[in-house]
Amino acid sequence: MVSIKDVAESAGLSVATVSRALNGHPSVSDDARERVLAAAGTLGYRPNVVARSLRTHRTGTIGLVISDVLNPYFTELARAVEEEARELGYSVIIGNADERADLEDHHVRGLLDRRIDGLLVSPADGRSPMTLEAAAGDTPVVFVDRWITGVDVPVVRSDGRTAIADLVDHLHALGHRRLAIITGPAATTTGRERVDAFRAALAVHGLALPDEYVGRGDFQAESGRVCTERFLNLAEPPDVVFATDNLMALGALDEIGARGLRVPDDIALAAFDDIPWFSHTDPPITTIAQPTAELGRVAVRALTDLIAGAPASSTVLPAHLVVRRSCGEPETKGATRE
Amino acid sequence: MVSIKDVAESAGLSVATVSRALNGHPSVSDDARERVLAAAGTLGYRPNVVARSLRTHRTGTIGLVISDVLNPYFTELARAVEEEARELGYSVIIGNADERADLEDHHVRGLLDRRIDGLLVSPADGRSPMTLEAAAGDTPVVFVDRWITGVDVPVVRSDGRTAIADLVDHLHALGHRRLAIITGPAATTTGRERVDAFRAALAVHGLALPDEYVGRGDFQAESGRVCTERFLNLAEPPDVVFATDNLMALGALDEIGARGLRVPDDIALAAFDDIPWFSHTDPPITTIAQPTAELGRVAVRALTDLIAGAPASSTVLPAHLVVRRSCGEPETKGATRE
DNA sequence: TTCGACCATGTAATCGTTTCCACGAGATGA
DNA sequence: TCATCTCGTGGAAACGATTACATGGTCGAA
Repeated sequence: MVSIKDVAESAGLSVATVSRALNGHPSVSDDARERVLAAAGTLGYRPNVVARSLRTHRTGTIGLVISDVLNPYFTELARAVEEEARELGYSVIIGNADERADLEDHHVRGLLDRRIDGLLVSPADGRSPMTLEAAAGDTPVVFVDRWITGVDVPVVRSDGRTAIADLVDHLHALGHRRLAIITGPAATTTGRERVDAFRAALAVHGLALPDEYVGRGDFQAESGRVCTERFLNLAEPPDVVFATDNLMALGALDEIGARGLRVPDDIALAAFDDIPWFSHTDPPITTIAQPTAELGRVAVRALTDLIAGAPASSTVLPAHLVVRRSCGEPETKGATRE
Repeated sequence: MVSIKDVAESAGLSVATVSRALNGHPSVSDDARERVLAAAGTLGYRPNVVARSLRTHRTGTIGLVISDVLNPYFTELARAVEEEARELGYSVIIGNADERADLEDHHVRGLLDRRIDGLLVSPADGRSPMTLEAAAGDTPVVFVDRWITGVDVPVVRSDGRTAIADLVDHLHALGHRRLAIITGPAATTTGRERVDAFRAALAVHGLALPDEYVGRGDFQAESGRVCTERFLNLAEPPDVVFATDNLMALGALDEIGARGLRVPDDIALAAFDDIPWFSHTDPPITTIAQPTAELGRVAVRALTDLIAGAPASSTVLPAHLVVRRSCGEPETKGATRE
């Protein structure tokens, strides 16, 4: 590999001057600059960012630890993060935690060892020691989508409470009374928030949320299937299943299909997170959409502010209900279905 | 940040001994090892991999440049790559090219500057100078999924030719005679291969592939929609549209739905790449499935072999047809539909 | 006892940059 | 004319690790 030293030799200048010329430092003569550029060009010189980072203590890189790359919600988030970061001059290294605390730990540790300038993380729960350490350490950290209660780190997320209330209103208007929910792990903030909001919204309509109508999932498709199986085996199965992420909705759909049941006639289905496929499933799925890309962009800006030394604030963006056909025909509103 | 020097001081030993103790070097006394570990523990020492990489010329990292993170096919690939790499002791840095040659260039350059140990890339076409440079340079490179003709780099990919022939047989048996295809960019090898195989398979049945039945897409949903729109506006629209990736199939579905047409009664649809959602679309989509995860794992092993100095060979894995209902009911095989 | 082998440790060079400081040459101002 | 300032440049010290080489001590064999 050709180093700055080779360029210096070839241009007949010192490495200091070469470095300055390459970095656009003002006090370099035109003549020197030209010779450096020419030499660098012919030698095919490329800076060694490893050496540069060691010297400058900056890597120009931010880490992003997401819960699950296979979840379209997170890939959309990741894409937006990378795009915004690139525009601000940063690279992004993505770590996929696969909803496992040990993997989250692994990636956070790896990213810190790599001396990233800042870290964006969607923490599975509070059980990753490295995430806690990172939050307490001096590397800037911003939580996105999920957070850890009691940890003082800016959070960029969306609030689904209003949208969940809208969803429950919608379901109630369609005549549904037995509403079940498949939640994420209780340890995740999004898992808790969604079930709490759901319960609160039910209460407004004088409905209870019995324990057997609460399925404990893990944001993965299989858990959605298992919970749905349990619901359908109940003496009194629910009218509606609300899956709090798109993968668990997929699992629910699998189980419902496997039993030869139809949505929404036999059982209605609603989900959280909107993805393009939800328009084309059979039937199209009513869901709560988050401003995912915006979330990613705002999170990056919060993080780069923090890196620049500015105080970063938390942001909450609203989610909204997207009505499709999986809970019943919207036009038959008011019809009782008991 | 606490460095190895601080640990040395705290343990009352030299940095050399600390380094050896930390790296499990044999000739370190038990006493010294213990003191080092204790000091490192209480100080919260974490190795600076930037410094280590500079010295050792190894980063323990491989780069992966994929064509599109929003495409479930590539996220599955990325996940498998990361998993296999992690097991072999490597980290992965993912670059998303978004099907754009300039972004591919950007990421390849960034990864090389970062001195990754090896590069896995799914080249959009031959128009990224950096990709060509990387292939010619001394950083080990392996192409995955796509490749660049004439460039001597190991390729790990799947061969869809047989599966495409099976698909055409299936379509022919269902009575379809006017078959259209939405291809990827002609510059991509997968784009070319799929249309060539399709044309060859049609020829076996004595069918031609007229130009107006060839839609030039770009592996993105919108292009699938546009091509489908053009097909449907033809005086004699095709019986079947074969979209050569899952996103273009989504776009096709959008357009078909927007016109109020039904699949497969009004027009049949087949796709390339299988994703979980294809079982749940309306109707479930007949597709060609690649052994995606296996592709990723094999690619990583080929690359690490190359890094280790062993000669790496190319691998071709077979794809296979998955019949669902989007081309007509399989049981009504042989029925003519003219 | 003495010599070589071996073991644990330390010293210092090195990786490729950036950047502080010093220096000489012109330019400027008194 | 001389002091001072600016400008372009080079020398050399960092950054934080690894590792070749040197060193001093212990031990077993002759």
